Amino acid sequence: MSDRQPPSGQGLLFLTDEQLRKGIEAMFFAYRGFTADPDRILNKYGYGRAHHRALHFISRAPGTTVNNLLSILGVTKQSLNRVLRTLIKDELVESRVGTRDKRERHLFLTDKGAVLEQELSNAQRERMRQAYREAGPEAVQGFRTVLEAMMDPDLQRHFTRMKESAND
Amino acid sequence: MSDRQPPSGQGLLFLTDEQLRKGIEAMFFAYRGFTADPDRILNKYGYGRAHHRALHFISRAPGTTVNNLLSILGVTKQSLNRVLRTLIKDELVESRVGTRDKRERHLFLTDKGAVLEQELSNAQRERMRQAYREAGPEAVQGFRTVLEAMMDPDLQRHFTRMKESAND
DNA sequence: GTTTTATGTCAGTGTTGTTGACTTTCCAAG
DNA sequence: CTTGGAAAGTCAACAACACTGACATAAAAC
Repeated sequence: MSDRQPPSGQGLLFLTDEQLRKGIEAMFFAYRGFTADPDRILNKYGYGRAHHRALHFISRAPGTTVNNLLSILGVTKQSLNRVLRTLIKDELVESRVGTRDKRERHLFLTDKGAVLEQELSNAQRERMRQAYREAGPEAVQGFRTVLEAMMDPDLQRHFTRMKESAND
Repeated sequence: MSDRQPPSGQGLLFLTDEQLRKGIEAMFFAYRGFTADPDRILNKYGYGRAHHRALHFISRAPGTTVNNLLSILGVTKQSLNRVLRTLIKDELVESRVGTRDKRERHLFLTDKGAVLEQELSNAQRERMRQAYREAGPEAVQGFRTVLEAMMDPDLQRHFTRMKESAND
């Protein structure tokens, strides 16, 4: 959009390959920490990360369709279906035929599903809260800004849409 | 951007579950973007993310031992060995018997390995550079701070050690 | 000389992703 | 009303990458 001449003064960014590499490694190690707690919990119940992701986004947008979920998660329907099947079988997720369009399935968490989602969510939020606390408010703002800029444009669209739907 | 809970005073953080959830989702989507470019390149050559990680850390610390690499990557030796075997067979990595301790193997990139590492590294750095540019210098600082706080303590140790080894 | 460490290997298993082919259901346009 | 195509689900096969467990070898450490 705006030109590449960085805003004058302190806006000038001198980015050495070394600094960028630090960012890359920080991202790698942080993501490991980020998923560590939920992974432990999931393991307890015999589920994996894919189940967590499904639970998360169904919890976030109850009644979402399978197709919508597919585009958010960015996997094939076969891959998602395998996960959904077990979640439905285990009565964590309910699949309701659409009223307007009966081909669509709307997905909801059952009470049991909501309990697990909460357990996972609490653990991950606690980690995030701790990190935010250590880093301070300005750092949090910067964190979010950089992450958003790192997303693929269409994923950013998903993210932004959800951001609007629940006032930030 | 509109802060719902104005941070009263200065260091006090009011963190709603919603704000934390945004952070969690941002992390999820950003990581996808973060790995997208290298994944495409790796796919071209028939390698995967595990190969990328090995190449990265061998490039970062030439002569590192297998055991050291294991503790950085946090996988089993069987898992790492499968990756290293193909990299050595394809002459991207060289394994030299240790001089001081002949049980150890020291790992180095060959010229060919360095070329691929560069290709991967350049793509990922370009993404990171772009994100940093869009976000601005203060955001970059915050980004790094939060990520560091999110790591597991022992991973943070690895990260910090590497940070020192090449002055940040 | 026994034990421990570092590395490598074989075999089996599980999760999560992929393609490709096929069916059923159902909306909507001709 | 027929038909084209979208949405959803299923089956089969396969690959990447993680895991466990067992075992082998060489060399350092005690």
